[in-house]
Amino acid sequence: MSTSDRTYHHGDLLTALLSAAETLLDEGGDGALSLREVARRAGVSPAAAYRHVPDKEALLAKLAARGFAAFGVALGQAAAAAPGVPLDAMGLAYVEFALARPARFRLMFGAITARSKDEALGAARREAFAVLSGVAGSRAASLRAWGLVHGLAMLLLDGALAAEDPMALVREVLTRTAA
Amino acid sequence: MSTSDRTYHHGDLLTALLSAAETLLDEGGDGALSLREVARRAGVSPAAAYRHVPDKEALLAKLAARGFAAFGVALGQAAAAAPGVPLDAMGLAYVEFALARPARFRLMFGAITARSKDEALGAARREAFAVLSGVAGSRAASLRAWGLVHGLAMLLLDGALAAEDPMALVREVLTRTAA
DNA sequence: TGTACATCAGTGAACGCGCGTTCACTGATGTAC
DNA sequence: TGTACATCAGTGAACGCGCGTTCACTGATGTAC
Repeated sequence: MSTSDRTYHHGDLLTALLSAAETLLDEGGDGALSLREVARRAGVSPAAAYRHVPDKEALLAKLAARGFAAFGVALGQAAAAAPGVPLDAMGLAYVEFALARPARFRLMFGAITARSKDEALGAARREAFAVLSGVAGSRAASLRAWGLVHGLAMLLLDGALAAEDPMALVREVLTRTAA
Repeated sequence: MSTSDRTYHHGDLLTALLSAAETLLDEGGDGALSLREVARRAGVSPAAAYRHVPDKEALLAKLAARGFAAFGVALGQAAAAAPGVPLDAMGLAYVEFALARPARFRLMFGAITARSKDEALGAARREAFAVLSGVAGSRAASLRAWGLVHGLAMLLLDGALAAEDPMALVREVLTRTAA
């Protein structure tokens, strides 16, 4: 291990912190993510993070922005792969994303995101939603689709709706819904 | 102030704690509810709570059970008041409850509830859901209604779906949905 | 090519905080005689 | 009716914890000459 292993060269501790945070989230962070744990995971002292981000909320906002970027891509891909029924395909992808990355999904739709002034986050969020509403007909239709799919995702995530095979349940509910 | 003001007679500190907690939640508890704050609010030392409840999670479970009881009543009343379109009426009541008591609603559908072994909570929860699914036709139809309404509630609660008049938006989305 | 120097990313110790929970205690209540 | 006593709900001080954040510092990097 050379000395350079401890620093991130010209490169970005920020990126490393965000990756560490995502790993932590995806490992099933039961509670809230802590700055200290993220730093620990990135192999760096807690104070190091403050070179790259003014406070914890800003880090979470960047994390949410990354989440929405990935989310938008996933939705777009799903729609492209099923040209006949893009709405249903995106609905499935929506819930799939939520179930595969619960903590990330929760963060994306949580209070920090709503509160944040981070412009990149706002843009990523709008873009993901644009992908979503692009395939629905009216505003009401797109809200109906969004609401349904978000609700199913949340109920499954929170354990309020128990299902042996959650995605099968979602498929059953969604395919009867076609616009 | 007599001495008896400081105790709850034969009566229940538990009830007082739960009421205090509900007030706290409804005041817009941004973060998580703390046992200490609940006790403070009830005018009692933090340790007093442990005479009535084994730990904080148990208190939250009791709180969630109360929430589901009130929720079930609200849904039932809404359905009874609009015999022609019970599903739509209950949907409106569902979102209305969520928006009126965000923190309570979140607690009810949160991790503690899912994890809890509290039998009263389980029963209250099942009962509320029974009211809900009683008016829908098939299982798929009831899941569709539940998912939609829960999703709209969550999106509005989390600020992901911004609306000047949230209930008007919900009404618009729901009334086109009739079974 | 070699040396002096400024920059600045990361360190590690410390801060104050509020939390959940435990513990030995106290003092009012209600019962037994 | 009056006294002795057991019960037990609530006290207040203390515990250890991990947190977000600050601060004076260090030491490697890259530039100017």
